[in-house]
Amino acid sequence: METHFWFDDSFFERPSIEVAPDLLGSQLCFWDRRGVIRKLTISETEAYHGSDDLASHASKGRTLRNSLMFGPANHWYLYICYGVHWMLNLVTGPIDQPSAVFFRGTLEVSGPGKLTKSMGVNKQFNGLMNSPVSKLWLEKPVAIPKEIQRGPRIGVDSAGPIWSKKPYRFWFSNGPTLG
DNA sequence: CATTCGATCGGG
DNA sequence: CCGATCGAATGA
Repeated sequence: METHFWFDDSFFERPSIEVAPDLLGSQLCFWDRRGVIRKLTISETEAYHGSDDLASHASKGRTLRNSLMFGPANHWYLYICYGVHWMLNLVTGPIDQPSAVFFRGTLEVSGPGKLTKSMGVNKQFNGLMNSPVSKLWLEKPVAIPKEIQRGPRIGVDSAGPIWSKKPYRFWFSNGPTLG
């Protein structure tokens, strides 16, 4: 009988490049507007590696917005993009070594902006722990996906030729979920 | 302060 | 291809 539905903190204290593919197939859980628990199956993630990663908010050092990335792993990092869309990330790695996994899509909802909108997730979750107490949490996969694909991250051309092409996006073999 | 710029999306 | 839309970052 499997009783360990939740990940240990140590799972997220690893490099985001390891955590991002390992989260594929796991359940993104939240309470909807009516207080009903919903679970979405994560199908696409991206890894933002560290201060060296020019595509990461952390590459320019600590700021008000990105300070959570420098904190302990296993906390949500939310920020708004293009003035409209909330982007959902989970902090990974050790303290003072900023990295995160970005949630790009689930089997049910494709696209990072549509994902948070459908979940009703926004800034109010910024800095909260990945825990049922926060009403936003991850649970281990029911079935681990077999063929994981990887390729360049989306929308990071400004990171330059090296970092924009790093294969830090991961998805199921049944296809990437592009917005 | 003033200006620029997005880890996007939906509509032509 | 392009405009929406606004908080945060950057620079004067």
